[in-house]
Amino acid sequence: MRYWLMKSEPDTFGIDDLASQPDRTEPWDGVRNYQARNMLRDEMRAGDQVFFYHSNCKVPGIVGIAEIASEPRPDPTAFDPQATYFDPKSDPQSPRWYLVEVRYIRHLKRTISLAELKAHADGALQGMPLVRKGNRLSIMPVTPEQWAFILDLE
DNA sequence: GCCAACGTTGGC
DNA sequence: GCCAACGTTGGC
Repeated sequence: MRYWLMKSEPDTFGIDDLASQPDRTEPWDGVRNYQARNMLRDEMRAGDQVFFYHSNCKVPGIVGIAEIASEPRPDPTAFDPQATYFDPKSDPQSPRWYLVEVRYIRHLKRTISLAELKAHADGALQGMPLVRKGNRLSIMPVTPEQWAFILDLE
């Protein structure tokens, strides 16, 4: 079982939105970055644990915990000309983009802000892409040690 | 709203 | 294959 961090903009789809879905589960479509795609497609498996991160908002940070609720499968929005994330170059015979389903588990008792996490950038969270300058990965791996450390901050 | 950092595209 | 131009991300 692996650990991940996944970003979402609360104005678009925040953790409260996830918690209010049927079965508290949502297909994580729209990933259009190859690095994120590769991790999602090749390494994510049902049962993996996820830090749910709010980006592009007043207090960016980790706000909750979710889990991967399906195996990876082709992202159908890439084939839909009406969809925001339509990609004419994604061929259904050889899909370019994938998704997994994500299920809400719980909110953290408090938001663990990016600022707080960055305070450990040279310590326990050294090497974590999130705390590195200019990071834009929307999906990133979290080591078991980092996972435990961050949960201890809660 | 600004802008640094980064990924992608396309001309050559 | 290089790299300038462009678009996007996302913190501040």
